[in-house]
This record gives sequence, C-alpha cells and structure tokens, in this order.
Amino acid sequence: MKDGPDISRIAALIGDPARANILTALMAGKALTATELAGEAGVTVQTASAHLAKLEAAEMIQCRKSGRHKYFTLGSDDVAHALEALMGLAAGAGHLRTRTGPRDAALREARVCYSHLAGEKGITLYQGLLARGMLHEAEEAVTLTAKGEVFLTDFGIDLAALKRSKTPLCRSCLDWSARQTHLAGSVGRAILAQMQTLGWAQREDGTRVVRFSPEGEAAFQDVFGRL
Amino acid sequence: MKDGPDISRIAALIGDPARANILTALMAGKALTATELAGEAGVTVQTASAHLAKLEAAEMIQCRKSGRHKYFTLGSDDVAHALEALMGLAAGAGHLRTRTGPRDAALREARVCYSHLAGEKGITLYQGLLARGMLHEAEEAVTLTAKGEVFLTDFGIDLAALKRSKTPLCRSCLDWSARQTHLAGSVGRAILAQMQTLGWAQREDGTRVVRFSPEGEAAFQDVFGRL
DNA sequence: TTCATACTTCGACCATAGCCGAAGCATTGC
DNA sequence: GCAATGCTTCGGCTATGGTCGAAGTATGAA
Repeated sequence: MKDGPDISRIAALIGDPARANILTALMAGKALTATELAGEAGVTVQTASAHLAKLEAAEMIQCRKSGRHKYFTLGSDDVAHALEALMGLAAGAGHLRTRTGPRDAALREARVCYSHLAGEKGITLYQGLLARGMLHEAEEAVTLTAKGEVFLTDFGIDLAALKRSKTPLCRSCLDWSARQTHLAGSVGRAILAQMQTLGWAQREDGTRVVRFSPEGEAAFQDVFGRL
Repeated sequence: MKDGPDISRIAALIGDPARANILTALMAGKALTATELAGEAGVTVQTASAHLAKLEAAEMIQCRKSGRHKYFTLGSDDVAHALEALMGLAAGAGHLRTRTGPRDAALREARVCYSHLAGEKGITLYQGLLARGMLHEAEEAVTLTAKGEVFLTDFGIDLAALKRSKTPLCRSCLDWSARQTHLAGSVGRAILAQMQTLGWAQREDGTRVVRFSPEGEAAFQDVFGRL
C-alpha cells in the first residue's frame, strides 16, 4: 500500500521547502528564470533545475524559453488557488511575501533587455503593434504582417538589411517585472535603436534604464500607444 | 536554508500517502477511530498513531476521546477547502472516494453503541433533551439539569440507583455514521433499557440494530423528538 | 480482579529523495 | 571562430522520516 490518491503526489511536491519557495515566488504572477528561482529557493541552480523539472512534469508550472533564459510561471489558476488555500491554513500569517518586481521604478518603466525595449513601455509597444494589425501572434511565434512591414519602413527601419541577418526578425520575450510579453528579435532591437536616433529616448549610463524625453514620450504614445 | 514558508510544512503533511489517505477518508465528514483510519491508510495502528499525532499537532484534525475509542474529524472547514483544492489539481479525477457511513440503512437509523442508543435516533434523542433544557452541554462535559432529573424519574428511571455507580451519569459520544454526538453514560444506557421495557423498541438478534414499533416510534417522537 | 480492546511510545531499520560538485549542451554576443 | 552565460545531467553523499515489532498505558466488560 505504497501509493495513495494523487492528492499526496501533488502535496508532496509542494511539501519540499525549496519547491514551496519557488511556487510562493511565482504566486506574485511574475515570470522568473531558473537562476532567479534558485535564489528564491536558497539552493544551487542544478538543484533548482531538478525541482523545476518535477513541477513542470506535474503541470504545476509552465515554462517558456526565451533566448538563453527559461521563464517559469504557475501552471494554472487552479494551482494558484490551491496554494492560496494552503497559505490560509498556514495561519502563521504574514508569510505572504508579496514580492514586487524590480525595486527600481525606472527599471519597471523602461529598460533594455538584450538591446530591445522592455518594461511597461515594451509591453505597450508590443500591444500597440498587435492592436494595429502589424504583428501577428500565432502559437509561440510572432510575425510581421505586410502592413507592419510598410509601417516599419516608414518609421525608418531598413527591413531588407535585417532580413539578411540570420537572427529572427521577431520574437516575443517574457517580461521580468510584469508577465506579459514584449517584442524581441532584430526588429525589436531596430525599433529601440531608431527611437534613440530620433531622440525619443536614451540609455542611462551604466544601467539598463531607458529614459524618454517629454517629446519622445508623447510621440511614443502617439505612434505605439494603446488605442 | 532548510526551512521555508509554513506552506511547505502543511503540504508535506498532506504529502505522505498514508496521511493523505487518512485526510481523504475524513473528507466525508464522518468521525473515524484511529484503528479505522489505520485501515484506510493501509498501515499498522502504531504508524497511524504517529501520523494522527502529527496531523493533530498541526491542527489539521481534531480528536475526541470517547471511551476507549478516539474519534477524529477534520480540523476545520479551511482544511477541507485546501484538500478540495488539491483534489482539483490531482486531475486524475474519480479519486474522490466519497465514503458513506455504515452500509446498512437500519444501522444508520438506530443501533446500540455500548448499550446506549446511537444513529439518527440517538442524535434526535440527544438534541431533544438539549432543546428541552434537560441536558446542559459545557466544554466537553454534559450534565443533567434539575428539570432533566425530574423528567427522567417520571420516565421510569431510578436515578438514585445510577448515582450509586461510579460510572458517569452522562457523557456525549460521537456518532459513527453522522458526526453529531449522542448521549452515552449510565443515563443513556438506562433510557434505552426503559424504551425496551416500555415496548417502544427491541434489539434485533445478533446485530446492533434497534427496531422501533410504530407505536414506539410515535411515542419517541412525542417525548424526545425535535420541537 | 482479570481479561480484552484501543491506543501510544520506544527503538531500530531502511528507502526515498534532496543536495551539491563537476561536466556537458545550448544560446548569445563579440 | 571564441568566450560568457544560462540551464541540464550525472554520480555520490547524507539525512530525513516512514515503517513495523515489541512493550507500555488506559478504558470498558465479565
């Protein structure tokens, strides 16, 4: 009589302190990388990797590769619900650890991520392009529409040159501070570069922060902002 | 970094197959004894005892001694809620094991339990006495009120004789099929005996079933039934 | 009182699984 | 191409904790 109802299998997964830390960190809704989660759990990356593999096999978390990072989020609302119920039981209270994203508000607002735009601005950009029918999102892949190609050329981007490179034009990239996606790939990089060229924004020395000028901010909202 | 948030402590408790079986069995709402739970869990009584002690220390179950038995129930609705959430995750479905009480409907209706009345009738009796102000319930202890003493004497019970014995007059006893309490102790025994003397009911040979006659049923409802 | 039943405690055994160091892929950036 | 970074796999160590036999305690019945 070694195997009980499945409930014990699930609970045992949550029962390990390292995994509980991982899940608790993910409760905030943010997507985190394996290395970050290892830090949260207080174990080495290889140990965390093993834990993450188990959690994923049980469909308690989802993962998404993005470049050389692997971002993890909770598997479903059911998982979050179960965790909340358990937290309710752990009446010790005050253990909720509502983690916020990056401490620095400027980083949350706009920053570079592999030389493309991330943060709130990055998400706005991505959603704006989608809403305007310039990007097409399909099953993990993002492509530029014909309308999008015209638009970007008008914006001052040499698409023909980008197409000659072997790096993909578009790629979605999961955000660190929020869990939405933003635009990566050579197009994402080119857009940020063009924004700097146009004087809309500039990188702050020594940091990943991107600062928009008042005029740049207005122009950005006009061209890419939410409809 | 060995200790995480309390959530892991709770989940680890549920994570053991034997304990998960115990909790699942208790989900049905019935109070079960340590030995019964050992059977459910598929382990020996001493192992079950250790598990039950841990679950009780974590306030996930409550226990109540009743004679030489120890009845266990879930600790709170929060516990049941958390278990349900976990069952939702264990999508394997069909694992709910909604246990019913004793198979025999007659046993659920009325039976003897250490020579006092148990089952639905026993619960009705207990509640009827409480509602009429003949019993006083206080903190695990049940006592007869002055009004109750008069009533029982009129019913034909020799309280003076019972008081000479060293066994307690009243005691509450947790039911097997429902989880409410019923009346045990020498008074509980005397009431059942008097019901049989009056011809209201009689025990069925070789079983624990108590059969009420139509007249006895009517009289019982009249004297002890819910108001 | 004596026996039977229900439960607990003790002690020892043993398997599971968490942990890390080291080495191996894979992807990006120069 | 090469170096750097992020993640995974492998192997072996260790400890936590579940398990049961045996003995001990408490309660009820004869």
